[in-house]
Amino acid sequence: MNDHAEQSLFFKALSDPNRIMIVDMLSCGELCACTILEAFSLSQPTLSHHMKILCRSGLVIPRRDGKWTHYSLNREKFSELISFINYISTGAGKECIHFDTKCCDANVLSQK
Amino acid sequence: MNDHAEQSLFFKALSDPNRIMIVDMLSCGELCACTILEAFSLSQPTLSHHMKILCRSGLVIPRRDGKWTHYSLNREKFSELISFINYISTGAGKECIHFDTKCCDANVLSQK
DNA sequence: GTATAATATAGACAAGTGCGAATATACTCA
DNA sequence: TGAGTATATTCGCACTTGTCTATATTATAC
Repeated sequence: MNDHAEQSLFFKALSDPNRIMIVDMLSCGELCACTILEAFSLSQPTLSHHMKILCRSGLVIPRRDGKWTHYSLNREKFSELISFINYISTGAGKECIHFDTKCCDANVLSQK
Repeated sequence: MNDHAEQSLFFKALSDPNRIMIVDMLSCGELCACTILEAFSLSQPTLSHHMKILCRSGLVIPRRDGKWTHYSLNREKFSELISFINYISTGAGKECIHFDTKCCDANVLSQK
């Protein structure tokens, strides 16, 4: 996969302030859905929806326990995410092909 | 600001595969819009739209130079982003208040 | 089994997003 | 000034997203 579709799921998952807060809560340890729900003024189905998106991205892992569902962070995925951000935001280890500069850069140079 | 609205802009900006690719390209250095455009099969207005979202988040900085616009990464913001992800995904330095566990955790414990 | 509790799914709706075509703006050069 | 070039904005469209209400599923307890 080269179009970063998988990684974009990480970012999509964290692109909502409520979901950021949920991750923040989970960083202290595993929590069950009802505990998370209490901290927000969201309906239960809406929270369930948010949890599904977080789980789909792989950043959060669900654990069924009787009639309860407990959620926890997938630390590995967060490491992956940070590595990925480092990769795309620094030239480190890249070929850094000189993109064709015919349109403008060449002109800029020729002006000097 | 406590609702992470600002940080969610970082994630929104990177939640599109095309924008991830653009950041990847910019990691090798400043590029002008026309050079980026050549690398994608997008219309010029659509690219302009993506660049606006990237700039709005603060991750990318535009620089006008005559009729050209050059874009570069804002390394500081990427550091901020990584720090933020570390913050929300680890308990480090947090109070880690024990959330009210009345609904389920208490039951789980009482079952043991 | 039936009632209750925790969570998930379905459906609807407003708001937001990605996209291109058309147009506008801003700059350069003759 | 006027033509040409680089980029931005506007607008319309299909699709996605965040939210709710209503309902279904799954597990527990009597």
